[in-house]
Amino acid sequence: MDNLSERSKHILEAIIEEYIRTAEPVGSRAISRRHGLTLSPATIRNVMADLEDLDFLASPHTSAGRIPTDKAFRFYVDSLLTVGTIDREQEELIQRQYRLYGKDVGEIFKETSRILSSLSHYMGIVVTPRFTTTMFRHIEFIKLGGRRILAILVSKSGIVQNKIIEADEDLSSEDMVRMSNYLNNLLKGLSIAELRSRILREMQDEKVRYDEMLAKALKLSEQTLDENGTEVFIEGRVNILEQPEFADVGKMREVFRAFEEKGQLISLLDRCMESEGVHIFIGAENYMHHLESMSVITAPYMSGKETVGVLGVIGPTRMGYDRVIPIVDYTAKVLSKLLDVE
Amino acid sequence: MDNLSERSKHILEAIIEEYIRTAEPVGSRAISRRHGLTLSPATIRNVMADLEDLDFLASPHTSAGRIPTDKAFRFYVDSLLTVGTIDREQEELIQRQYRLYGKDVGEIFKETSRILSSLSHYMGIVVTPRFTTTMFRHIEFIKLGGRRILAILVSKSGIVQNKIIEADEDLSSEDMVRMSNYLNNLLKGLSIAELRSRILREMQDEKVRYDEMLAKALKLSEQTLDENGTEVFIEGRVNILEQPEFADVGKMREVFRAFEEKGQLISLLDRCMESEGVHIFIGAENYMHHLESMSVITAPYMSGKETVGVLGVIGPTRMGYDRVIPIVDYTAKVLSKLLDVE
DNA sequence: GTTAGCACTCTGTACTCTGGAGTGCTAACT
DNA sequence: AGTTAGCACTCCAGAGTACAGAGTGCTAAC
Repeated sequence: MDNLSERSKHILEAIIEEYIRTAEPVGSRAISRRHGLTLSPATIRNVMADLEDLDFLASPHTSAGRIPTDKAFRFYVDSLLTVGTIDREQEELIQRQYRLYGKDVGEIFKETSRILSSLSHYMGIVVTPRFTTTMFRHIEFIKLGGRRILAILVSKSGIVQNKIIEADEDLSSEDMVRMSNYLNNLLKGLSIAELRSRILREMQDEKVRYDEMLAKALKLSEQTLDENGTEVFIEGRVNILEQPEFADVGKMREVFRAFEEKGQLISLLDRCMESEGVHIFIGAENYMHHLESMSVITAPYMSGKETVGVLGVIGPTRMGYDRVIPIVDYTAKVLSKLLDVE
Repeated sequence: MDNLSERSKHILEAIIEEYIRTAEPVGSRAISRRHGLTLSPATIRNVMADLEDLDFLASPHTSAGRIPTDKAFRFYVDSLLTVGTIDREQEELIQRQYRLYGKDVGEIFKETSRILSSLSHYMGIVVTPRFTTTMFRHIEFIKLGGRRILAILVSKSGIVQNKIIEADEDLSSEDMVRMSNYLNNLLKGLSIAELRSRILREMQDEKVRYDEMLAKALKLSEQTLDENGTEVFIEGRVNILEQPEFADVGKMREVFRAFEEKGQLISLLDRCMESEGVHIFIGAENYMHHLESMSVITAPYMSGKETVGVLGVIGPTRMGYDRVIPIVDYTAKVLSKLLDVE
């Protein structure tokens, strides 16, 4: 696969970079003129013909220039690209953006998504932690009207989830407070998943049968934990409208449709959680047929020592990988630090 | 203004309805044929010419049909339109959609926005309550690392807000619990705004100087309340892509841009909070120049007896007012009921 | 192995032409 | 006086044609 001559690689790189710049089929003359290579257009044409045979280039029609294929981008990212480090300037921008912020902790994810989009000029995407994997810090029950109870669950990193549950019987506010205390002492420092199995175990325990209060508390907390979806934040949709490849409304619609089905998106991003570092999906590699002409760059982020979620950037295949990769990488690190429990 | 003959009104109505259906300039023949009026195209042309003089109609060019102006839509909405009641079917759909939902209470607003968008086929919009006007139910401080404290504020209707604050000194978890209890007893049943002024008053009180704990608690809660933005949820952007008037990407972009500036949008919707019932802004009436070709239908919603926020639908001026108005109206009522503290 | 030259191909744009839809006006009709 | 039929006129959208520009592939020369 890698048996390209040095010169071919150079030319391929030049074509890809030109295409990234212009979003238009690249002709042999443009390459011969603009890039340092002192070769005539004719020579370059020969090389281009070879590259086309190898499926690195495609021509929309006989007399247009050539367009790099997904395969070419993949090769570019794997072998040709030298990823820079992030700008000092951008680094500060990110820091400032986060600092400015001091309100609802849940907002942190939306903010992250916004940061990614505004720095990359594409779309920013953040998948929030599955609550089950996060560490548990605090639980609280608050009586609303009738039998409705508001359960509030706080993770170690300060993320708050809440949920309305229905109790089987009428409980007083005081009961509620006592139950909260009970549970907090019992369950401190477990992950939500552990918490859950612990609760189920306790419920079967002999002692609990006689401790009515604890039994009720456990029952409520079981309800609270029973299902906790992840959320996906996507910001910067406007940026995509800017891209010439989506000048046509039909394609636009395709892309927007793709985001309606968050399930697919989540499962794509889930795959990145397993290993560290930046992942790149080019074109059809993302297995979402609505997103065939787009690339996704992702990185997992952690809370403490555990990977809890994924963030990234979605843009056209023709995106500025060298520029975006460090942004995604750095943002993931900053977010991880924010979620760390010192 | 209203000195149109009955016949003119009928014709204007017919033109508007035809235009809503087709999104295309309406010709005299179409009206003469399709609508019950037994008049020849020529007669209708005469009337149309009059209506054009009165600024109710405009023609894009000599030999196209006519398009209703904003003024015409305003007249239509005020004088011609008979608003139906909501479908039994849709009513159930809304109920079901809300019931299905039992997770994070904050999600209720996003869900509402989604309901509005999917029923109207335009965009749904919800402005969340300014927290200051809502009734307060519960406050809770939780110690994170170091001096960082997570403050959780629960409103009467079960909406949870949280915020990280920084304490001046190191406080133990036990202190935190005691402080929470203190405050909850002291402040039960006040609105956030009242709460705030109460706290400030207490802080100046002699007694408090000696009660160190209470002083600290008040200080923390003051920090917690100091600023609380509203959020805007917009769902169903894809629906707008379906509309023929936005087939052109340039216009599309305009609209999407408008939503980036949430400030403008909020101030528009704020104006609706003052009075009850459905408000309608047609075209330029919304004072957002990016949104000139769009109409906004809004209704305030309440929590208990107090108006706390606004929801609505944004669509092209040419939208199905008769269909959308009851949807907005009914949804506001259902949401109010959900937020009511029984 | 590289390059100049040339014939060939394809697209995008400009231009023209034509049929259709719609108007405005006038004159005839009720 | 209000309504209508008829007709000339206008404008647009779409089809067809011509043409310049960009690019290729091939061949022959360097």
